[in-house]
Amino acid sequence: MFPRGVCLSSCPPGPLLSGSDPSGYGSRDSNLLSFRQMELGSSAQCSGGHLSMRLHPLLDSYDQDDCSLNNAKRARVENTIRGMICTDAGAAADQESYQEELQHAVVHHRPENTGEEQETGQHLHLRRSFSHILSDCGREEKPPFCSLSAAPPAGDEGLLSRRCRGWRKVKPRSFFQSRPEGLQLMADVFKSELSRAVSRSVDAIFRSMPLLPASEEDADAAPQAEKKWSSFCCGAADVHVPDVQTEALSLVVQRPDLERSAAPRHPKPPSLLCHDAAEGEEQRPGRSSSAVSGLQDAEPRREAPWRPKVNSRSVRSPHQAAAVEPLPPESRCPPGVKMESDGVLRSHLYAVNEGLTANHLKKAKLMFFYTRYPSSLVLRTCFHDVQFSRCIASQLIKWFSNFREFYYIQMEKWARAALLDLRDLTVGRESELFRALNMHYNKANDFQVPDCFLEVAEVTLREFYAAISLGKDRDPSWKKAIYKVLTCAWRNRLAAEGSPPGRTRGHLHASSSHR
DNA sequence: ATAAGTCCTG
DNA sequence: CAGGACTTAT
Repeated sequence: MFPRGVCLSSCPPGPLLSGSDPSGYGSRDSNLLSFRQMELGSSAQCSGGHLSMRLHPLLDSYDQDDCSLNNAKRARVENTIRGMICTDAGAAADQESYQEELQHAVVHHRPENTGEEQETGQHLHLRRSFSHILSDCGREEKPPFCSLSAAPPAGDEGLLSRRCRGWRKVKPRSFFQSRPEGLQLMADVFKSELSRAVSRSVDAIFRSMPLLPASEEDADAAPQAEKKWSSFCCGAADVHVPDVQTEALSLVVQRPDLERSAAPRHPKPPSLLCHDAAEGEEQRPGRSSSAVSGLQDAEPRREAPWRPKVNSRSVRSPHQAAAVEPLPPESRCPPGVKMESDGVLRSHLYAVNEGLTANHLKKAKLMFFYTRYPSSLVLRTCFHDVQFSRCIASQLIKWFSNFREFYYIQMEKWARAALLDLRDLTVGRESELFRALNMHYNKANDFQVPDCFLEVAEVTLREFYAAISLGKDRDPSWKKAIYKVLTCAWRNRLAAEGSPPGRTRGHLHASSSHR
């Protein structure tokens, strides 16, 4: 989900593909999602995985020959669905779970011990019904989940496009109108899989988290543990991700419990792990912070508030409890959840953050390296450890708007500089432009800026340069054309592959916006 | 009406 | 980074 460094080394060769597509509503511009897709596409089997690939990587395994692969842990899933209280760890881990799942599926593709966990009737039913519906559709009429995630980064463009091309033309609405039962089923499957992913990830956190060395004799184990942790964060073990980035990625997702347990022993090495832990993890009086106590005791923490400016509007009163659902179907801005007992809420439902924090900001900035126009869906998905509301959504959108603003200002600035020195037209890691961008989005150098971002930056820069050198900047709205170029590139490429035009508000707006 | 975008300002 | 004005699209 979150870039997670997934393809940092295999970033789209086509710079334009890196996400400039404000198509909105989480469709093609969902680079973050598509990164997942890409991973999946590169590891899942082509046949039989169509739908699941789009739905959720985890669903891929449903189509695997060896069903028993996923039979395991179903019991936990059931429990999860019934009563799991989402914790920060769980929420964050949900993201990692995609990778972990995939890794399990690909690397450890063997029947798990299913003795303790029988596949429930419900799951069987779901799966069978689901498969039935799918096969009912025929190959040419699979539900277009492609639209949910059909933004294959260029690196994997061929693979995904081949998969999507055939059924991209079907509109979800029409599909489900003709098969209303499928919609409910879909929802069930989604819910089930999401819960399962969370469950699995929480398991992973408590079972397979690397234990950092407590003493010197354990020191040798440190690199291994770090690697394991990286692996956990990034999913596939063979993903080429710089460790630094991995750590950064692990930072931006909340891992309170791990931090809590690891910090005292190993204050620095996973340099980023404990970064904000201190400020956010004040021990509450009278409470134990046992990380091992498990999910039930996983004290749903409230992250240290970001500067007042950031969360002043998003911090709610204690009356506004966190929603239990990680992704509430609908959320309103100020009116919080009215509950009878605050005490009950406090003790059970602080599952998500009440407002955006410094870590979220950092995460957003990292996201910006991959997508300039994240849709609401992407934002909601990536920040589901926050109680999502209109306010939060607006704030996130505003953040990205600000990011873009700075980005384009820099582009214009350096494009003008390139008029004097053409060497400024390239964006490398040594270039001034890069330094400026990096300073803004990655001040602490927590991340290794992906190459694809550099490529996009260079394309943008050249667009600005071309426009300026042609004197187009005399037109007050001269930037619109550039925005259009950058935001349409990906769409055009998809369209060229036969994808029907999706929602275009964002891009049209970007291109037709005044000023 | 609402969402989402840019631009401007502080 | 946030707030506001404004526009556009749904």
